[in-house]
Amino acid sequence: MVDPYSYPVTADQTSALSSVMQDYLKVICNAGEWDETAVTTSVIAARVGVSPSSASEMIRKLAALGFLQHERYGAVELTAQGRTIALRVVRRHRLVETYLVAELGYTWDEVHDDADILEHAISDRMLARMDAKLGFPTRDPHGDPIPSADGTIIIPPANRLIDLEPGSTGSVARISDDEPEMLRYFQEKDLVLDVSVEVLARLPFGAGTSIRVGGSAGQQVDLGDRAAEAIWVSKI
Amino acid sequence: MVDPYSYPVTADQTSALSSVMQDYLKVICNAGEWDETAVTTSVIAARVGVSPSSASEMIRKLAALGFLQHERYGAVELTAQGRTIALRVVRRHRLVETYLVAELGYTWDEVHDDADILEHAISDRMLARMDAKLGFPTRDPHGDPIPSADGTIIIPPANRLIDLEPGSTGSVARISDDEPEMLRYFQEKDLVLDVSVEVLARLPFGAGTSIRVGGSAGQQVDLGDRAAEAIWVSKI
DNA sequence: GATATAGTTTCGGGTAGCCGAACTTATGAC
DNA sequence: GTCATAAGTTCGGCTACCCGAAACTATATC
Repeated sequence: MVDPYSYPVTADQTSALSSVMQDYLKVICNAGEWDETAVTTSVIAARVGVSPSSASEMIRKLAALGFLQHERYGAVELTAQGRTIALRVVRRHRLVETYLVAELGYTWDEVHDDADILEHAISDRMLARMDAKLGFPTRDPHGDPIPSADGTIIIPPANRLIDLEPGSTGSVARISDDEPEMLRYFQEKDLVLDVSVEVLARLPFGAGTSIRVGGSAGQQVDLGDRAAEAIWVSKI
Repeated sequence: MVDPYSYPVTADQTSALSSVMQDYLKVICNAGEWDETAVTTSVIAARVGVSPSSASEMIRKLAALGFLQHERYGAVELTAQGRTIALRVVRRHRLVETYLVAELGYTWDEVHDDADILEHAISDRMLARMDAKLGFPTRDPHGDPIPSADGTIIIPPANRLIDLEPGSTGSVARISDDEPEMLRYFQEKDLVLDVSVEVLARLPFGAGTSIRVGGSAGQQVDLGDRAAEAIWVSKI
């Protein structure tokens, strides 16, 4: 039986990938960006918002096209080619988010869904104009680095707050944008990008982590584990 | 044989129309906006960019859903319901065009294609923010009126330049955005929105129309018929 | 080493939208 | 009135993407 997707990939096809395919690549890229857990079919399915069977099918396509490496029943990894495409989409997404906040008064918890759609709808011209208007930003409102137009990306060294020992200090480098509600909570507690934090204690019985937000006169905040997983603190 | 599209239309469905369907409605609305030529299947097909058979199929669907009136082999007209949807899309399109010109430095010949895609990709929130940032404009860069949020639209009274008698004067109220190249030509000749024009003469042997652009000291421009069809002059 | 189970893949089937070919209809020329 | 032709419609078939059910595999547990 001949696999219908076994034809070779040309440069033309890379730019003609459907937006659905681009979405899969973006998700795979994001899933592996800040930690090293294996990217599996079910993880991808959940993040893209489709059934596992749909994800499996698309993974096979993308692997046959040379964008993914994937042995059956195993984890998925981007090839160099796949990463190139993925970073293009990520760039679009993060520039759009930044633009919406800076130019259209969005709050950081509002941008994600709109950006997910816009990233596929804006032209290269529009992207370039937005980039210039923003002064060529290097990170988005959540601290995620914006890949440059040539596809390089620098991920600032940072640790999840939940992994830090009491006594550690640093500044907030990134806050996961997965849950808008959590972002609103953080905002309330002044937990925003670049604010300095100190881990005071790990609370007993899995009650979370106690931190101080802001300088030495800052307020104390107790974070549940889910929250402490969503915040990255820069290594000093 | 039961027509699969004969089910009734609910308010929910009106907001859940596919973007392709919305595009058809927009095209039908635009085709009938400034003149009264009958809107036929082939006209729609050409403007949407699909084959006549595809257009015919979609027209049948939209008619069955109650958005169009259409007797077989005849012209197409929007129902009130169809017009409501169409004007929503037109509003999006024209606001986007206006935004791209005002905020992202687009020229008026660049905006059309980008707006065609963006009109389906922006959220209501984004539309509202753009509208506010622009100060609630009432017409787009080509002079086309922007329908209000509640769906009212006022088409300023105007005549095609080609229909005016020599000696007539007025100001440019609208310039068709169908052909970007023509727009660039007009720009060169200072033929922009609101500039005053006077029809000097109809040139012999179908050579077009001679006009003066700008006040009494303005420059003389000879326009071919296609160009003189693309310009609307306000009735004074 | 056997086995239960969670995760993955395959399979059959569904929808939206598109096309070209073939067919049908309206209309204008005579 | 007849008839050629242009325009519109129907039909079968295509692709991309999706799903649930069923089959399969890796692995953790015993």
